[in-house]
Amino acid sequence: MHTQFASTATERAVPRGFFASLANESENLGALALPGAVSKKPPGETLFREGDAADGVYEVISGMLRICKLLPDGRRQITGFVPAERLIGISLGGAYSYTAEAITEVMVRFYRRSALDRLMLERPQLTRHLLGAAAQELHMAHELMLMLGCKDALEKVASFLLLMADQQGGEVDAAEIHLPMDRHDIADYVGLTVETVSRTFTRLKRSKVIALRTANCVEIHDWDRLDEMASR
Amino acid sequence: MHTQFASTATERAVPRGFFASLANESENLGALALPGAVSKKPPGETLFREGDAADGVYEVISGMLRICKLLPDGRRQITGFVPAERLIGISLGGAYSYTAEAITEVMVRFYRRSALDRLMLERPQLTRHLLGAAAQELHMAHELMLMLGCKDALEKVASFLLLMADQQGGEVDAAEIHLPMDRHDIADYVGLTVETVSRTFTRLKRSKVIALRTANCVEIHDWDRLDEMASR
DNA sequence: CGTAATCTTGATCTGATTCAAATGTCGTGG
DNA sequence: CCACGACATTTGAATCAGATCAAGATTACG
Repeated sequence: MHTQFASTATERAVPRGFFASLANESENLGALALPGAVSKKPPGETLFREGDAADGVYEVISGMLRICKLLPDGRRQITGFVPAERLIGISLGGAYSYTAEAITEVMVRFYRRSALDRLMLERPQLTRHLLGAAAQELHMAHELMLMLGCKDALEKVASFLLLMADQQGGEVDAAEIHLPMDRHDIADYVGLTVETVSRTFTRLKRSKVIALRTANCVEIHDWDRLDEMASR
Repeated sequence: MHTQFASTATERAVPRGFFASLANESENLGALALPGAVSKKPPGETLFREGDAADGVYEVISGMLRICKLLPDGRRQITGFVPAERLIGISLGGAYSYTAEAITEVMVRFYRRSALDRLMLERPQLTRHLLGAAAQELHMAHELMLMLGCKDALEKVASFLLLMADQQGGEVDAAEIHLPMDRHDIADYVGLTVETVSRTFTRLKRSKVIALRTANCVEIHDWDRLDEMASR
């Protein structure tokens, strides 16, 4: 009943060379070269909430997560979108400091805290790897802070699009970006309202810098101008 | 000529049990229980700039640093204020991703990257320690992103004051907070203009929640109300 | 198809910025 | 010791970017 077998999951996102030997609901070696339980989360599901006991680290295999912080009255800041191959939940300290939710259907591999703690002593390289992941997360956080604190609506949306572009367009500047998240998520990421995000998309369309195939599929026509607009 | 001997430095901030045996310009064991070169930086001096080769990690012994990100046109986001006992410059990746500058006169201990890399293999605990520092930094970054993206001017300034309070008031709620940074720094931290920050201080004064001894010394009179105002 | 979301557009309002000036603070030299 | 000047902070008035409120338009889905 609960365990469903993947067939749609593999099409969603582009996991790079990870799927070679995936036996879905069993144990497997991931980026950490460690055994970890693989599971599938439907869109909207919460992996963990801010404040929950931080009992492990997740690696995203496919799909995309959003990382959120909430104020008591419900206002939300999305502090990151997590694509395949990234780790989240590194916390050192008893509790997660943010919430993680699936945007698309997501495959994740879970590494138990207890196992990691034990293994970190034996394999220094593992700790190094985690430190690297944390440093990367920190770098992205700094970029986002710069955006939230300094940039105006146009700059924010342009920056967001460029981020999404190089997050998925490891290939060519294929010029066609898929946005798995809805406008509300985008708004809460860049610190604007849905309406302003929408208006800004329209502005970019009118100036021929982008085109919208659908609401979730952006064609970038003028990379240079988009780059200027982002003020990086 | 260049090497000055401390006498004013020790009064500045409150290093907790760190100064027991400090022979200023020589090598010493710090929080990492490692040898590292100690040096003194005058207010305003840059430790390193975003983009510089990241050749090591600094530990603040006394005083306070600011961490900045800049846009090409000069707009600035301060992503953190670094008090004594904290590490900065963990970067894994060849370059620092932010700039670090002294706000007050600062004593720092420097750990060379090469030395750390070597030692991390021998002493797993060291890597763990660095991971812990990174995790803490990340936690603070998340709080700041929430503030920048969601909060209004009053909430931002209230949050800022509470942060400063528990950053230094390890003791009692002594109610007297010293702000080593100027209004411009505060503004660039909370994502407002100097004028708005000043107006907000005035607002807090008028409502008797705080009082200003001087521009850099805040007395907190009503912790509960300040806490509500911060919307945490 | 029709109904409910999501997304877009429009009109108005408001909190924060901008520009400008006054006040306050501190160090320096007369 | 006090006057002066440089700089930081505060205050005021006008403006504006983005939020809010309110409909439409589009899309997804049963």
